[in-house]
Amino acid sequence: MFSKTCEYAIRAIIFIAQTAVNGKKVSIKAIAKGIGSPEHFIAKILQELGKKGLLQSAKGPHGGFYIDEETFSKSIGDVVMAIDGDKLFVDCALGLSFCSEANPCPMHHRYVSIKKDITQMLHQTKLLEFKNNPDAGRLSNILNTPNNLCKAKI
Amino acid sequence: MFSKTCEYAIRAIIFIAQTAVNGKKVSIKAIAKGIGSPEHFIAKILQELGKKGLLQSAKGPHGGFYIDEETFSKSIGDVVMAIDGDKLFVDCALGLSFCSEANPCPMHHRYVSIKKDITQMLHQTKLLEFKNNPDAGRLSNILNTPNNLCKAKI
DNA sequence: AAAATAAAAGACAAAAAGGTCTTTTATTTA
DNA sequence: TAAATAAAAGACCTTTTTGTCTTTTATTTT
Repeated sequence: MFSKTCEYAIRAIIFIAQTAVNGKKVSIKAIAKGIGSPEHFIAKILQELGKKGLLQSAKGPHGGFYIDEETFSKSIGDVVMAIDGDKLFVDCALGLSFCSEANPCPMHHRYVSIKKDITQMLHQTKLLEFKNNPDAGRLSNILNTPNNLCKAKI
Repeated sequence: MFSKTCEYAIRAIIFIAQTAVNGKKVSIKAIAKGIGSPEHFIAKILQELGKKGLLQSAKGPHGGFYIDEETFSKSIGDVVMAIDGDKLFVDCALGLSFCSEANPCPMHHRYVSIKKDITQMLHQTKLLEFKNNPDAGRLSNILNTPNNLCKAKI
């Protein structure tokens, strides 16, 4: 469905939305640990997301990544677009460039409705939902304790 | 959604279902042309599909690939399983190995219903449908003329 | 101003996916 | 039985994806 890079990107942005609250910022190290990703790899991905305006960052002590008020209106679909592009939303299931409603491939009609559902789901899911629901779902094998300190492994 | 290899596999098996009728067989060359794939690459894929029992083949003059009566009951989902494995049907959207109904990731509940729809669609689509409906949809830029000879490029 | 902190940038490496080419094996037809 | 045909097998190459490491830049705190 998504590339590995995109999976990490989505995990990271959800983690930041849930964690970097009340003016706090969250470091690459904390993100990598919090979502179970390679540290240097997620760093590069976060850089890209920053360039595309899907999150903000600050250097120096107490710096890190966060999401500003405006950016919370972005969706998971926007993250997917930024990393994997629009192929999930527009491409033919069989990879045929000419396939369209007017000139459909044998799978076209079956696939369009699924593609529509995926598109809707991803674009309806806004980052704000995760901020307002910080305990909805796990992102790694590291337990989130109530006071936001990551402590134990399962 | 699918790997390129899997896209070619699905295109090929649909092409064979539509083309290798009345005891006819269809050659690698004809398949590659008919679905717009690299000849040697699709050869390797067809070999794999043969081993997994998703099509039959015969060597020598007038040999080629075909689908026997029993195999027509297989589905596109079976082809996907044979090439890409079950990850599309069972994996977490965010690639989290521990994610489950009991221990869901933040996207889990949104994603399960889509995953169910994809699974259903792919497993409901049987190869027989394409045999009985040989003109439903295009597979390449090569026109299928009524008498089954591929002639012109668009 | 110096030291410490943390992201930005970019070079590099490993693994996987995608694709090509040649040789071998099996079958059929002349 | 020899020649022709076509798939099977496998070696090899290229590109993309994934991941690592080091250096640089910006910011803050002491």
